[in-house]
Amino acid sequence: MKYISWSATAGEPRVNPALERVGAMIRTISPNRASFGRCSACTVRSLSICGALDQADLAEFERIARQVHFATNEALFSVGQAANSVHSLTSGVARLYKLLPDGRRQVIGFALPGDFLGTAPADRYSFSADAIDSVTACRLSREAFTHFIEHRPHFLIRINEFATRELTMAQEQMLLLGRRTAEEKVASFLISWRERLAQIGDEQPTISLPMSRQDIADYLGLTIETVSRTLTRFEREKMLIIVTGGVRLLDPDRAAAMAAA
Amino acid sequence: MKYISWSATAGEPRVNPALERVGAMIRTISPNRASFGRCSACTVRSLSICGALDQADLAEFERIARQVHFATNEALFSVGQAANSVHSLTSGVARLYKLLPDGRRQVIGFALPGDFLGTAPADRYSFSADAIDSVTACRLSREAFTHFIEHRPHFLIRINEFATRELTMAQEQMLLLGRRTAEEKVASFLISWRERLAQIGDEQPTISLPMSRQDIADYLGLTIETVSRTLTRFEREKMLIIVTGGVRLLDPDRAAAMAAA
DNA sequence: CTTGCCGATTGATCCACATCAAACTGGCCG
DNA sequence: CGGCCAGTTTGATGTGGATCAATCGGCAAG
Repeated sequence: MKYISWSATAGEPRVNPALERVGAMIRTISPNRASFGRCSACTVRSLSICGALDQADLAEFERIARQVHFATNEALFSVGQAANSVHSLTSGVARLYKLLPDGRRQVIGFALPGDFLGTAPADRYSFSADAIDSVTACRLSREAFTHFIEHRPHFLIRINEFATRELTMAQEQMLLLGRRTAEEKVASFLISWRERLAQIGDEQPTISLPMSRQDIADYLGLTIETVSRTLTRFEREKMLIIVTGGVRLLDPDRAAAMAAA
Repeated sequence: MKYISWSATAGEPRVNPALERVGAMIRTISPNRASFGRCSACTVRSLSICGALDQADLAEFERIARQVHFATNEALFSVGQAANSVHSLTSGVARLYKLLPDGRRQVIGFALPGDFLGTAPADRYSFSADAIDSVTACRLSREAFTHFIEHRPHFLIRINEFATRELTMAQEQMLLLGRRTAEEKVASFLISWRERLAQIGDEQPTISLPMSRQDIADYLGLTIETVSRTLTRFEREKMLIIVTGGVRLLDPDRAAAMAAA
């Protein structure tokens, strides 16, 4: 059983992971906007790693950070590249994923505004990240970042909290991937996605789902057909309504019960 | 499809996760051994978080650490307990796992000497850990630990490296759980387990497997029967020989190829 | 040496989800 | 406004690994 999902998708480059994707870097739009007060005005600062910085630190952070933009499906970075940068998302949604040599894909997470992408151990990225919709991020060279944190214990503790939160989410996802049924997987995904959206202040009656069905399937270890069928069944059973770009939960309690069990 | 594996196993207490397992604490053997030079003589110090400590720091660490022992199947801590302690393993192997309400179990990792168990976000443990064989660990109160790290950036960086390594391993495991076949799962497990044993200096022709088939199954998102059948098939195909307490790899290249693909 | 016990193995059958294969839908461009 | 196209839904069928059910084997106690 091999659920190859990504290799067949049109437009996705089958790059050699060891190869630098310089093209993506060059295409990156980097406006020379006035940097004064950029971080002070940052809408996600309190959510992000920067929430631990005071005014002085923030000014220094601002000096070493650069704002970068990514269009839909553009890569922030790819597995195997030299891990020269760290990123802090400020808008949009990114998918983080790993591939097997034959093209099978596992989405290991979705990054939202405030999320930090820099917890990599080695000198090479161990996963790829690309923009699901239009994405903006603060990019720092790893070198500058490492130097920045070295004598700021409070910031280091903050980074550590973020890593810990990531790890806990990964452990929860292992439980989901290894032991939950398709129905439970989809329900869990909806509930936890809604929860994450709420945490960044996006609390709406309809849960917005900017990622494709294929992305969801690859996140849950399912096929696109199973995700689609499960959502359709949920709709038939009046648990939710499928709308363009998301779902509206009619019976959140039932969904939560499915997600828990 | 519900692969309940643990609830039926004899002897495993179906404790309320929210309930403190005071009994386990009391049963813990805590000899009043002379503490002089304990850390200096620690055989896994360079592998552990303590590898970042100089003599002075080590003396202070020793003051706040306490050595604890656990018998086979004894709990180091359980999900839902107040997360009052952190642990650094010094000998033995522990299984880390999460349960669903109906008893389905996911082993999220195996901890080896040198591994640090303290990367928890909240005030409660988000997973359980218990001894597979006889386990020894250094236990610190979370309070003392937090205070200890606060003004030691080098140590904090070390902790962060450990968390990052854990996270990377978790991401690799998500790929395995979501997208690999049973055969690939078992081969990957053998290869990566061998690698980890080698890293702690246990390099032997036979890979020692102190955990049960059930533990392996719950780690790989399979049933015990599938693990057993797959290993038997590997043996029939002369890739390995099953011996008591482990396996001997006859064709490591073939196993590695299976693990990679 | 015999018995009991517990984990591991082996065999037969089943089923949840994958795979294969159309149709459908909604946004976009000419 | 119509026709394309990428993503999604729906239907029919296949199968990898789960489930159910013995049996085996190593070891510890008697």
